[in-house]
Amino acid sequence: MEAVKVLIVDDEPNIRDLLSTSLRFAGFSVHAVGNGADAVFAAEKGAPDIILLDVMLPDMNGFSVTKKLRSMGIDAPVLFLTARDETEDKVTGLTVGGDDYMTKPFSLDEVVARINAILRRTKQAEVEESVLEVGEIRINQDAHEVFVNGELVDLSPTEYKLLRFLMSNANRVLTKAQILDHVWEYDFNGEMGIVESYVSYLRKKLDPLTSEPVITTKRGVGYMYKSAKTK
Amino acid sequence: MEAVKVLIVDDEPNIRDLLSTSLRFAGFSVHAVGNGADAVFAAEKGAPDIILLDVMLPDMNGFSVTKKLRSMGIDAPVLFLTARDETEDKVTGLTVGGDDYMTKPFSLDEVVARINAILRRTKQAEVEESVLEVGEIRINQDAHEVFVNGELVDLSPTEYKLLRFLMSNANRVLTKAQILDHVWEYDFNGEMGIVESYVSYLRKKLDPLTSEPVITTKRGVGYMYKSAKTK
DNA sequence: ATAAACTCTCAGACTTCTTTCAGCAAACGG
DNA sequence: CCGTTTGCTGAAAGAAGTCTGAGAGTTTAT
Repeated sequence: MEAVKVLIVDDEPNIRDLLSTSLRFAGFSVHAVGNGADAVFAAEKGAPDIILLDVMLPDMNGFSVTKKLRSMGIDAPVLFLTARDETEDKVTGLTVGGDDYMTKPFSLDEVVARINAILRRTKQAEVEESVLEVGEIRINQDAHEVFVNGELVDLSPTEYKLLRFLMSNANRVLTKAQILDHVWEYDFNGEMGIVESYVSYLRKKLDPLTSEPVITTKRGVGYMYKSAKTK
Repeated sequence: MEAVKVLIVDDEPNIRDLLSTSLRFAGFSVHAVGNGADAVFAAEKGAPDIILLDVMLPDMNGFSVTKKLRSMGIDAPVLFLTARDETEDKVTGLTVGGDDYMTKPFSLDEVVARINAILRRTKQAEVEESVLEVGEIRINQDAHEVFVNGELVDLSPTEYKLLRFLMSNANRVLTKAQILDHVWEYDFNGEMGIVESYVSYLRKKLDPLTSEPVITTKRGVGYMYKSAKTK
C-alpha cells in the first residue's frame, strides 16, 4: 500500500517539526515548507494527497494559496490551521468540498484523526477505517460515538480523545508523558496528574459496562488499553 | 455509473475554482472555461450533460452563447449564473426548456441541488433521487417540502438548506465551519453563531414532531443529524 | 404601501468540561 | 512491617462552549 502524502505549510519551524515528526510516525509520507510560494511549487511537484495549510503565512494567506492551487488543477483537500484568536470570519469560505479547518493549538492525535476523516470523505487515498474496534469497545470516528458492548456511552471531548489514543495503541504501554503529548494540546503546560484524572473518569464510565477493566495501570510506567483479541 | 459532465463558464477565476472544487467533490466530472468562445468549443468537444453559464461574459452574453450552442445541436440544459442586481428580465427569456438560473452569490450546497434538480427534470443523465429520507424526516427536493412522520413542516429557505445539508451527511459530525461554508452564500462573512441560531430554529420546529431529537450537538466539534437507519 | 417573514447579531443564562488539589489507598523496597 | 512512592478519586473553581429570546434591519408578499 502506498503511503499517503501530506504537504505541511507553516512558517513556524516548531509547528512544522512537530507535525512532520508526528505524521511521519503515523505512517504518512511528509513534506514540509514554510511559505506560500514553496507550497505551490511543492504541491505541483509532489502531488500530495492532502495539504495542511496555515492560514497566516508571511507571503500570502491561505485563501491566496488555495486559489492558486485550485487554478492549477490541484484539488487535494486542505486542512486549514488557524490561531484561535484570529477573528473567525477570516476562515469562512475556505472549507470547500472536503476541506476542514482546526484551530491552534491542537493535539497531535487530533491532527491525525482529522486527516484520516478528510481522506475518508474525499476518498483520495487508501485510508484507515472509520470504525475503531478493540475488544468490547467500538468507536465510530465519523459520528464521534463510543459503544461498549453495543451501548452508547457519552464522553467529553478529552475523554474521547484519550480513549481513542489508548485504543489505537492497544496492548502497548503508554507513558503519561506520551499520552500528554499526543492527546493534549501541544502548548499544554500543566501537570501529568491530569492524565490520572482522565483515566479515572474513563474507568468510571467504561468499567461498569465491560466484563473486566479495559485500562490497566503499569505502575511506574504508564497505562495500557488491554484486549485479548485485536480486531 | 458514468460521472455527470459539467461545463463551467465564468470569467471570474474565483468563482470558477470554487465551483470546480465543489462540483468535483460532489462527484461530477468538471471542465471550466472563462469566456464564450471557449465555452462553445468545449461544449462541442466535451459533450457536457449540463452547462453552468455566467450571463455576463467578456466576449459574448449568455443569450449569444446559448443561441450558438443550440444552433450547433447542443441541447444540454443550462444553469445561468447572474448577479443579483441584474434585471431579471435579461434572464427570464433565456430559461427555456429545462434551463434554470440562480443569482450570485449562491451557496455551494445549493448549486449541487439545483444541478441535480435540472438533470432530474431533463433526464439527461443518471442522477440522485429527488426524495431524501433519513429516519423520520423526508425531504422532497423538487417541491422543497419537508415531512416529519408524514406531517408537512414549513421551513424558511435557510432552515431548509441547513436541514438538507445535515441530512445528506447523516450520522457524520459536521463542524460549524463546514456548515457555514456549504449552506451559506460564499461571500458571507458573519460569525459562526448564526449556525447555532438556525440549529435552534430547526429544533424548535422539528423536535415536537419526532420521537427523539434529530440534531445532536457534539460539544467542541459540531452538529450531527442522527438516525438509526439510513435509507 | 403595508404587513409579514426572514436574516443576522448579540447578550445573558445555562450547561458541561477542564484543571488543580488534597486526602486516601495501594504497591514497593528495604 | 513500616516508610516512601505512586496512583486514585471526589470536590470545587473557573473556563469554555452552547442555547435562546429579543431586536434591528432587510427582503418578500399582498
